[in-house]
Amino acid sequence: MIINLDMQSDIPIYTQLMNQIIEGIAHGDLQPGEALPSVRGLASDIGVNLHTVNKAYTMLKQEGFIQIHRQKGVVIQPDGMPEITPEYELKQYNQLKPIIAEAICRGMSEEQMLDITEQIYREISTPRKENDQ
Amino acid sequence: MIINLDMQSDIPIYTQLMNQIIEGIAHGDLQPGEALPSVRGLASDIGVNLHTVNKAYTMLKQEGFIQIHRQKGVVIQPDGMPEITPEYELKQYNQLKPIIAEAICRGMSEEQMLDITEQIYREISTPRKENDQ
Amino acid sequence: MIINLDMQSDIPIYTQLMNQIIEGIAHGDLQPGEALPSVRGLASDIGVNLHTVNKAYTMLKQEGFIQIHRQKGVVIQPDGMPEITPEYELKQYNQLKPIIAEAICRGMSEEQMLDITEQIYREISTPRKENDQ
Amino acid sequence: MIINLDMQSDIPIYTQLMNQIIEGIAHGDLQPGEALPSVRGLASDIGVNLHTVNKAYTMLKQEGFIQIHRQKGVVIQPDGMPEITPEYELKQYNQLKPIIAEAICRGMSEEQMLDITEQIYREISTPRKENDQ
DNA sequence: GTGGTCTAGACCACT
DNA sequence: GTGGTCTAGACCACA
Repeated sequence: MIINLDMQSDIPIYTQLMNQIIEGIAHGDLQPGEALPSVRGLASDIGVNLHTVNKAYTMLKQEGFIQIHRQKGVVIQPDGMPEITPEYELKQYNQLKPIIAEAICRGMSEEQMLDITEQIYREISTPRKENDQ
Repeated sequence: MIINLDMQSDIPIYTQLMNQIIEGIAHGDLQPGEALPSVRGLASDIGVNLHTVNKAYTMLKQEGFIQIHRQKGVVIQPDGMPEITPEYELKQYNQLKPIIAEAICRGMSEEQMLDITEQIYREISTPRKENDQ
Repeated sequence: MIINLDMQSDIPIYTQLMNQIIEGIAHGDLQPGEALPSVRGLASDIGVNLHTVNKAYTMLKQEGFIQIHRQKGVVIQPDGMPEITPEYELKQYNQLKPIIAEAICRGMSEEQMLDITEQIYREISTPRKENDQ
Repeated sequence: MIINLDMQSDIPIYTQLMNQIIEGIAHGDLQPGEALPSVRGLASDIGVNLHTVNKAYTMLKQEGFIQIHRQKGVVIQPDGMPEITPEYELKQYNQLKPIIAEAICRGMSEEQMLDITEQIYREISTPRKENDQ
């Protein structure tokens, strides 16, 4: 699992970390039950502050994507990923709305918009071959 | 044009303002060439500081959605909206990726994802009825 | 003499007006002694406020490019253009410095910089009328 | 790097700041990757409000001359300065045109004009001596 | 009356 | 301690 951070981005590093881990899960790089690096290990690996990694892990735990055990460390949620709740649907709606609105302003057709969405969906969800790693 | 701000949101007010104006344009509430309220007028209307409105207007101007005339005020870009540039496509990709990744994690099917996108696209792009004005 | 104003520019309209008149003189469109439109006439021609034209004329007069007579109206300075004073040289230096500094930052060679300057000089100074200079 | 502001000038302080930083880069005083003072530090050093410095930094960032790292501070763009784009060329043309037009009006010869340009170019681009640091 | 600029001072998010 | 955001209030240039 390769973490790719942009220190110049206006997106907080802990958010970038969360996104990359979620993408790793979606893509199949990170399997349920699989162990994640320790806070200290990951922090030194990617060269960021302990607190930053900790914040990302804590928020992922709150949302149910990972479990944090005192002894065993951090693992991808083995007991099923978070569900599609009404709260989540609302959050997703509010995230998508401004993106789609800008696309419409710029003249993007519904077909183009759906194509891009489909393309990204497939790009993420295509699992790696098992011998990839 | 009704502006609806959430002062408790972690999204900056000026960003919410930008999004609402872009959505207004996409939806047809704000027509190219149409005048927007003055910085001070809008600020007092929605109960925020004039600098906050100013920042939103300035950024919208930089992105090409509006024009700011010397002393004449602010108008929706009459000379054509911003285009779909490679930079925009990249930005949009980076915005959509984490949203779709989370959706996949939560078990949303490609079909569901496309349905939601299509639904939002149509909701926004549906122009207001002509007798609305 | 065609006046071409950009109402969206961040350059004040009176400054644009001044620049265009100075360019007109440099180019030979406006000959020394030649009459300029009245404040009212020009203002209505180009669709700007009386005060704006007045300010441009007043500043051009202060710098010695035009004369304003109560009865005869406005004429291009017939008694010789302003000189190259030390004050002017300093002003010009301060105007050019940031432009050239940015050019250097962007990797423009000295030769390119001089080429552009020469090209603009010739473009402006090419007189329309044969008896010019 | 010495910042020299004219509080009486009609040029906005943030613009003067931008110009001085760009000149510092062009002159080699500020090397790519080099750190700039923090917003608050510079503001108190030069006796202006932090928002004024912030505006200058933000605009320099937008134009690509500097990078603003999350919490690490501000550095001169290490990944290559902005290019000479068509937009930049047009901007430069529009900046130079009125300056050269006035020079022509005042009787400055093409040779003089080019000499001054060359002189400023060399003055700025002359790198500081290597033992300066 | 419009936007542009500047100040002073505050709170927050991030690392 | 860093930049990001917001507020309150002021003065100026422009038209």
